[in-house]
Amino acid sequence: METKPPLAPLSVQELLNNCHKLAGLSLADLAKQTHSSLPVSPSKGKGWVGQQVETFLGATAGSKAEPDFVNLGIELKTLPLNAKSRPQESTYVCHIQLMQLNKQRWEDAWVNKKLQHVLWVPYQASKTIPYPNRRIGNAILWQPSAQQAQQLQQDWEEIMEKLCLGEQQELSAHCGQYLQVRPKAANSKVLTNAYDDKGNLCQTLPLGFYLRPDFTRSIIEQSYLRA
DNA sequence: TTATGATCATCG
DNA sequence: CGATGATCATAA
Repeated sequence: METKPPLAPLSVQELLNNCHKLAGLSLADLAKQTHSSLPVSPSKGKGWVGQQVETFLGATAGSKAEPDFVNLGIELKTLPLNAKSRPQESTYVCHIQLMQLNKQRWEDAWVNKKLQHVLWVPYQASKTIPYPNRRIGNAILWQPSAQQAQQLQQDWEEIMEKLCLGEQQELSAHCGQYLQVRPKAANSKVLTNAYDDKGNLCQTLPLGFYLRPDFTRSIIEQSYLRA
């Protein structure tokens, strides 16, 4: 973690300047800028936009369990918007460590830390727009309001209670108003270690935290009011 | 294998 | 037509 990419922004201002260069680019433009090529098909390129934006902005590539801009403490998320400029999908936050979820407090929960400071990069994801023509929007540097933080913590407490009781089988995506739990795996047959309701070691489907579209929608609407 | 980046595909 | 559960790609 000692080595930083040469393009990594040294300040928030530099990061925002780079975001400004990004705004308005089509996905075809983005591919050219990052010297990559567009996915052969949208279904084969699910994480492509996020990856290319990371590259463009000089984020740390790869799957490290730390912020994308580690020196700035900022997490990067691209946000697909539909024709109504509303989030089209939920937003993945992080993997859930089922083996060590006891004794965790909200203050030092991984999901909380990730959401402390997020750079949202919205872009057009409506299927009515040809994939190469979809454009990147203006980035939003966001920190949760007291109310948002409280709502997230509430959901988290509810979810963690069930997880700690070994009730991950009963835990569906219906739980939580803004923060939810969903499968996070290559497919439904993938298994990872966990504890069952009796505290015995068992195997279960890996899970991750996601933000519901309603929550991210409030973030971009909040930014409209500021602008 | 586990983490990251997410969207797809189906169903109510 | 939105949400849930399933799935695709890549890095280390």
